[in-house]
Amino acid sequence: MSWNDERIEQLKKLWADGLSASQIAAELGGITRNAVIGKVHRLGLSGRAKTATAAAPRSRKQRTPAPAPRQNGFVRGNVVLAPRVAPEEVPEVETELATEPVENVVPIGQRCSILELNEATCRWPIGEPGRPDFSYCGGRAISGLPYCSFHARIAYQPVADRRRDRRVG
DNA sequence: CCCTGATTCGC
DNA sequence: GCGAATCAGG
Repeated sequence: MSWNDERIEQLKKLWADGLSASQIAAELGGITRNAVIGKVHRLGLSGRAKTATAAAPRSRKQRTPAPAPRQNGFVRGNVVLAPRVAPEEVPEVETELATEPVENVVPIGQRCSILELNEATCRWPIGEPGRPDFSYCGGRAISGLPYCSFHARIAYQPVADRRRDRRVG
């Protein structure tokens, strides 16, 4: 391919229209974008004010929609990293306890700091992180769960209710 | 890594 | 004059 008058006119027009060198090369065919750029320079056309690509940005790739967040089996309120446990596996606790304000249930002497937590201690946070009196429950955790029976009950209560309601209705 | 234009330099 | 290779930048 060579630069005859017709192709040069096309080049001038397309360049003036703001097409990129590679786009023009594709339009004219049989030529590379380097050839286009070189010709543009030789013609003294370089230094466009604005490129069409700058004015009209190329289409973005469409994002694959994010998967909907899972809701079943996770925790309401204070959250620690906890396994999703079927509500049937959460042992029952006395209902009187569940009606009391959470903060009053855990004896002060039982509570512990983050450094004292281990597999066997309940990791339910009590209070406001950053406050000097912030602590964890420190009770005896159910095997395989990060909570004692009381806090496990609280943690998984919403799901248990939901499942139970569905069975009834 | 995709793209852009700019520059160089052997042909 | 031509354009591949390369550079610099978004």
